[in-house]
Amino acid sequence: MARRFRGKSVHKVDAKGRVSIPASFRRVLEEGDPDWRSGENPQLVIVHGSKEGRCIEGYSINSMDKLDNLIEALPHFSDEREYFETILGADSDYASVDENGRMVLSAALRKMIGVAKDAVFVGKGNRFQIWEPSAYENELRQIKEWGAAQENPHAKLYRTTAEG
Amino acid sequence: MARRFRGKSVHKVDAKGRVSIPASFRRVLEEGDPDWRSGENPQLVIVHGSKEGRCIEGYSINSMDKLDNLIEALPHFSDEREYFETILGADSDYASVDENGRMVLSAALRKMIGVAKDAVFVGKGNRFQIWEPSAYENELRQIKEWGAAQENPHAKLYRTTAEG
DNA sequence: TTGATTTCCATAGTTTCCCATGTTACTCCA
DNA sequence: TGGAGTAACATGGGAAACTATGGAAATCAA
Repeated sequence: MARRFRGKSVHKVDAKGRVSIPASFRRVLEEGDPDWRSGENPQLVIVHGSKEGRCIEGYSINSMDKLDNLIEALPHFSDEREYFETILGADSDYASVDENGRMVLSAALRKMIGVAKDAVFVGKGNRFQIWEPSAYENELRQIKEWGAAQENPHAKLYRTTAEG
Repeated sequence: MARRFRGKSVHKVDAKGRVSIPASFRRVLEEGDPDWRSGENPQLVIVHGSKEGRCIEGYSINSMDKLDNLIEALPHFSDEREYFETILGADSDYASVDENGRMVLSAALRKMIGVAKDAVFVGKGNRFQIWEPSAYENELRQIKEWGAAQENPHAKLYRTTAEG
């Protein structure tokens, strides 16, 4: 059973851009890296093109592999495929967890998402996101407003549950 | 047929936030954790976004996995998916049952639901809830008032049963 | 060389693990 | 059937392990 990214926490970003990855996220990254061995440090993939560049997303190796396969199933040269290849291919990089459970956010990335002293890590199931705290508050408000505007946001999920 | 969370009981919360999980709930969690082996301790998922943050909900791994799979079947990057990923991803966490049948409620969680010395565990079928005792009394009263206001609160249940 | 990046060391604060104890529930048999 | 014996439960406390974070030393790149 694949463990997922869950929960939310705030971490300090130091002058070099180092920031602790939540311990529970590290467990997911370890489990999702086929090359990882106990005692070593897992790799991950970071994506900076989604959400209009307002946050950074982190995927485990396996989780990103699944997405890559989905993309490769799309028609060659389709707009849709081109889009995803850009977001998840061009606008991404490998990163690794260091000895102390941290990763480094380059100056460029920090500038892009507006991070200075603190960063919020948010679990999203198959991936996690890194936000500047107040930007995330904003994002959260919008997401909840979307939910409130729906006639019954849970209906679709429940309906499917009852059927399944 | 999967065993369900049933019943209600009050337990002490100590200074570290540790609280005993009702024994019967543990049986459900064990049965619902695919990685659980006899003699070991099951994992569970706790959700703290529902009921406007007035209580915490606990799900077995399998039970939450069903919900997660529904979410992952939604289109990537859709508003709908983003919404559910927030409710059930960002506002949740893994927890585990310890050697003595307890789980830990972090200081933040305790503060959110107002728990100090005692917590009530309430079975809700596919999940359970944790409340501050007097807050639960309040909730219970409101639920019963709703029932009393209905013309015939049981009608729908009977109708569905007859149909199914 | 010099600024940037990576590795190593240090530490305070949590969190987890292990042991202890009183209590309740259950079993079994004389 | 009425305990005695045993297992399971609820709860507490201390020790060990882990987390998050900062700084210094070493390495790298151009």
